Amino acid sequence: MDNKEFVKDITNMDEDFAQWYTDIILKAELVDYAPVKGFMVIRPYGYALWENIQKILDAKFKQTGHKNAYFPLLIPESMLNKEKEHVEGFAPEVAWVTHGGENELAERLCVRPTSETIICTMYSKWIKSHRDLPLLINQWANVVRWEKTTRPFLRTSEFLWQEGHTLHSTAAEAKDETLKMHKIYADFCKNYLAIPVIMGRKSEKEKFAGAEETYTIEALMHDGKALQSGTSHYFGNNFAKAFNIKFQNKEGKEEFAYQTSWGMSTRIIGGIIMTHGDNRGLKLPPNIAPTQVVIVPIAQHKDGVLDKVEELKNILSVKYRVDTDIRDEYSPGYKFNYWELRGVPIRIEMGPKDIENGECILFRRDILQKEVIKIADIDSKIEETLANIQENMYKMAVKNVEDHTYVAQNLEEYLEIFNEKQGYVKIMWCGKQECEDKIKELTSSTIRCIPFEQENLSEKCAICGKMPNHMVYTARQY
RNA sequence: CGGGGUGUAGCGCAAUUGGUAGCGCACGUGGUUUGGGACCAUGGGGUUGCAGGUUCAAGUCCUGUCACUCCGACCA
Repeated sequence: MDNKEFVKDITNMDEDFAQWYTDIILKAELVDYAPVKGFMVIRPYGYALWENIQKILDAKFKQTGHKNAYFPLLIPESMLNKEKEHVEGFAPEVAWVTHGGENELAERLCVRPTSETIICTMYSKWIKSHRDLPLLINQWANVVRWEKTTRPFLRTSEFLWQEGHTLHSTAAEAKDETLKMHKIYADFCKNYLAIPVIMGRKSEKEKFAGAEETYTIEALMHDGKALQSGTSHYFGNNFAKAFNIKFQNKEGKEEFAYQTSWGMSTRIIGGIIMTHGDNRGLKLPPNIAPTQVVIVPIAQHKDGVLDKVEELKNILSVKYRVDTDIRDEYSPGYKFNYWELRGVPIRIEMGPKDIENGECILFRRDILQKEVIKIADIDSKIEETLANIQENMYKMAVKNVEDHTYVAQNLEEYLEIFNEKQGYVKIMWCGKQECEDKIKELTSSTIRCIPFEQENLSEKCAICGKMPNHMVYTARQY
């Protein structure tokens, strides 16, 4: 088994990563293109991934005191216009509803690009007293942003996400909340998706429209480009002032509430694909895989094979997500490739000889290796192997980040790196937008984040040579 | 929104000078197979992206338009 072995119908990822990505998502049946440009159909296998993401994140949100609600899809234009920076940030990509049936509306309605404005409007009605705070609400929803260039999962005109919107009586509490959710996203990526992320803050230029602070988790894809994978924003009372969200404090005085919002979207599925996939297709981390174990019978027409497969499935289904492939029209070899393309972590092969010996073959998708195991040991073996795959996939992803992380002391070194490589380039930065703009102009890379874990690389901004105040990660991005 | 590329069956492609649109894979049916993409037989599937135009005749020539895609600018 060799990973370089020719795989039918899939473009080699090292030759054309973009085409590889397209091949994978279509052939693994995650999505299909919709009739309207920029929109995608999420097919059952892709949606199952999203459902697993939802299930895990939703539980984390609830554990931390949040409740789900649902706000409307359409927002009156006047409402969107209340916060100046926010509307300037989103206006260019808003879709508008102008007619109800045959009649033109008196005020046009925007299809939500994000829900801050409608939620703030409602919050201002609901909040009277410090006793109403904190207000911790999340919604699972779709939003629409009319994008010019789109790619399934990574940038689509409509995407699914969750958006948390919370109100607090103090700035400190709201800041804590922002960081708490930021950490939940990072832990989720690490522990479930096996994606290592850089945790940090966005620069002024890159932060969310209307926010005081934006925190981001940045993930590095196989091709060395960065993907913003989850954000949390601290709004201070910018929106509270624009939407008049006030409460009476313990002293009886009126105060503006402090606010946060945070979100993770279907984009992260693109992140899973591009972090772990290989030339055989998808490679899904066990903790998120819709199917963790697939059982493929060999010579399934022979007596007892299908019975044994069914029996094994029933045993394993108690603890794992298990599928069997008993399609009569395909050969075992076809099925092996089929499930590898779909990224199922473990495959069990079982034929008459194995059954006779009380054995079966366990195949690991992550390292493409087969092992003979005793059926009697299968439960503990699967548990151990799934954990092992999860851990190994994280390690491989970490290694990819390490292999694609560079340091530049000055502009010359910086340009040299981006001339031939893709990845994170760590630099010292003076904090001025002028320098930020310059690297973007020259290399199309941007400051991805100002990481919490700072390092002192030198005493000079890599761009202008002045006193630096931050070490930052830069990269080209999706 | 600027620059390039591509549109012929689900996918990949072919069609000579403008002259009856074809091949492989996939798909339907019957059978034989089954430890890394099986085989035989047989069958179905097309307003050549769309709209105009030139011509006796257009997949092919002309104009427009749409979609996809890559590279920039803009963004989760």
